[in-house]
Amino acid sequence: MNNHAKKLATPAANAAGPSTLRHAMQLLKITAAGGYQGASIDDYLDAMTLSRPSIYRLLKSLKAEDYLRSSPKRGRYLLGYQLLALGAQAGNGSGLRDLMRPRLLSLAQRFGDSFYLFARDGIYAVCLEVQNGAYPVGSFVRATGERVPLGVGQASIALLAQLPLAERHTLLKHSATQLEHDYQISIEDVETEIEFLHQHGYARGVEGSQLPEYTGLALPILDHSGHPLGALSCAMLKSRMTDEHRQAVLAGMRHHVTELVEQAHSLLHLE
Amino acid sequence: MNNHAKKLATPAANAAGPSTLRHAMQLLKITAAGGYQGASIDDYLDAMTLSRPSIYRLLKSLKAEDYLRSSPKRGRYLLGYQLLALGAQAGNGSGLRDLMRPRLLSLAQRFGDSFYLFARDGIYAVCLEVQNGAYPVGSFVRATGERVPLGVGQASIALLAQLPLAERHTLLKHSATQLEHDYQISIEDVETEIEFLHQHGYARGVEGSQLPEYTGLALPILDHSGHPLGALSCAMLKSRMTDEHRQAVLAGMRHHVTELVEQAHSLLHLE
DNA sequence: TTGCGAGTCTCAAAATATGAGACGAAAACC
DNA sequence: GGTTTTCGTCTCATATTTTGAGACTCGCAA
Repeated sequence: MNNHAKKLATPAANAAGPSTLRHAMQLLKITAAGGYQGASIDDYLDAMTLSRPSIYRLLKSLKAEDYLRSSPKRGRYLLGYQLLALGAQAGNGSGLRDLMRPRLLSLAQRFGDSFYLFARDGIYAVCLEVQNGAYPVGSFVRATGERVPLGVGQASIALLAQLPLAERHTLLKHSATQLEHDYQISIEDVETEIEFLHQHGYARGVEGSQLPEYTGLALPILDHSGHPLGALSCAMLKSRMTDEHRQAVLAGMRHHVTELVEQAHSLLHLE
Repeated sequence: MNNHAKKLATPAANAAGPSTLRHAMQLLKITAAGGYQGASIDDYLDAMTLSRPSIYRLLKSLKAEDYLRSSPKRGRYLLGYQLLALGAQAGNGSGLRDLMRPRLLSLAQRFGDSFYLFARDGIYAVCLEVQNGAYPVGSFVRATGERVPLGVGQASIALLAQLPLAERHTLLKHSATQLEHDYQISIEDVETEIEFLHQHGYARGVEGSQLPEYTGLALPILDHSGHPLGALSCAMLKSRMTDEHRQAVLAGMRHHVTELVEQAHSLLHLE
């Protein structure tokens, strides 16, 4: 009630959080949006309503902390390597990535397909680790750190299937238009695949018009108490997916997931 | 002169940059230091001189931006996946990583050894990408985003060798004690290896007492105008490093570096 | 139930970022 | 080599902002 009056008193205090922080993060986002070209002062000035001196001040601070760095091109800024270091840590929540990395390598070497570790990140599935195999493959994500909306790809199915029903429905309804529009995926198909997973224990590559030549498999990863940790996923050319190959790959994936969960369990008991 | 007086007037204004930003980044660092366990309020309170409400305010903001997230453990905080996404971008400065990733995979598959892409980051060498091969290997870095002081490992040699003499000496003198103490590496040996690279065109694994069973090779990556972009490095068991194998691996690495540079060159011309 | 720790709220005080425009420096250009 | 454009910094007054102390609520656990 009274805070309503307060919000009106301060023009730019609608969103939560210290403005300096938000500005700094906006700088990072704009820089990231520039890809490997980075961003220029004008990019920043256009995208936000800060004065030039203020932007330079923030840029200097971010550079001092190695969150940004100057591009070889004069007047352009790139993301700094501190983000890379923190990002590497961030991908290892609960130690999952470290435990999974050698397993992905082993799977990729043995089968020649590409394997992925995913985790849920809000309404997204985030790729924590990739290991490509000898056979070429197309996928929605190619590298660590990329995100796709939950619902896209077989790993998403495995993650969604672990959510409480209500949450899942809310989430899917919320993403429906994006899924349809950007990926030509209908939430009915997603629900169908989730059903398939509940019956057969694994998720299949969905038939989207986006990557028609490829397909895949995915398994959810649950800890001992049933909490979802992530998903192990695999992508391959459709022509490689014989029944025999599917059974072999699934067995390999199941094996590694089982071992992983035991490993994680014993690790937690050490602490 | 007069700013001296100003600094004295404001107690905590010695360092550069908005304090809110520094505090937020300190939070991220402390969280990162907690590894996959993350950090608790007390960790933050102990490590910095902010009041509890202030810390909570910052935590909330960072969580809202997905730079932090709550751990499954109540009261603990982990790094958020936004950092992972930004980190993935950060590692792709100049597009180098995207260009190199498939090449690392190809090398690792062909030779079975482990291959690395490094870049310089101030006084550190930062690992932009790893591709492990079929043969097990030990290395100073195991994952993307990890950093070692310049001087450690063969990739460092390749990076150092591209620096102007004066800068190199300043830098090495500055890191000397750390290199000696943490890695048992003398800067004389480093200089010797740099000399070797200048004569033979590649860097060898240094004989440190840290990883006595492993050795490696590294090549600098220079663009068309001679500016250093990074280093391609390789690690393997000493027993695998026959003369023949070394020649083969070096040839493969040289091949990929040459192709990469041409690729990068033509890419830049498109823009 | 009780207890403890996590997280939030209020307020006034004060520190801190902000903008406008001038200034300095260093490429890039001719 | 001289000139111009662009990048980056500085100053200062203003006022928006964060800050700290402590009381308060909520939720988990014994």
